[in-house]
Amino acid sequence: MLVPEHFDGNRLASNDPVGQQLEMAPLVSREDRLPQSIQFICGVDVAYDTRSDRLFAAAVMLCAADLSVIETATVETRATFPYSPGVFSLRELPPLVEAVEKLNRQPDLIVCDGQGLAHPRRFGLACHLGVYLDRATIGCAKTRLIGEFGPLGPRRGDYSPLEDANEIIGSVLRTQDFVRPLFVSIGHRISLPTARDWILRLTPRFRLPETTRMANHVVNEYRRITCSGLDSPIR
DNA sequence: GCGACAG
DNA sequence: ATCTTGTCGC
Repeated sequence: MLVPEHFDGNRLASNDPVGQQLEMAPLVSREDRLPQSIQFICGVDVAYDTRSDRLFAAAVMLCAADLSVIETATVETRATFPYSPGVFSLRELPPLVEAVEKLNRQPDLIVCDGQGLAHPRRFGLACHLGVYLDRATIGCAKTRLIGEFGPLGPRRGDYSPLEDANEIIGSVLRTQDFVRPLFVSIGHRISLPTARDWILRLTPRFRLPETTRMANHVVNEYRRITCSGLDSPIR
């Protein structure tokens, strides 16, 4: 499991993923500690190859002002863990870190395709990536992992608190009128209201943030080109 | 034991 | 996540 460089002793006492998540969870900052002026926002996504364990990741940099794509980075690795809810970052974190570090510029904010604090141990993919890179991150998932929520209004901007164990762990946010809501939560160095604001700014027209839409497009295109051919170059 | 379960 | 066939609408 990837441990942040600035972690005390740079090592974890636990050897299992769950124990390590519990150890790193306290490192998450739930306050706004992001740059005064946000210029570059990064979106990340991963795609898989059905016939092998090949895995593809992409990091796409958008200009915060007009949401245009200004840079992309891709990476191919191999899946080393099967998908398992709760320890998802074990699978996608390594390639995502690689992709983000390939970018020429450092993003002011990273939007993840998965949960942040809205996680059994309050340490979803967005928290892990944020703490590891020591960068502001938002968890923005399409479906729920844990937590309960009441009904929310039908219009864009309407939201309802996502709660678990008497704690608000995120927001169920409607990003377009009459469309299924998204599950927004703190990743790192950002408050929940600010996270919601950014997700709304990133969804001027579609349900999903432009960051994830673009990252999704880039990574799928990358996989298509890489895997084109009757037989994969790699078994 | 049974159902839930980010991507 | 990925696959798949068809359908609706701009």
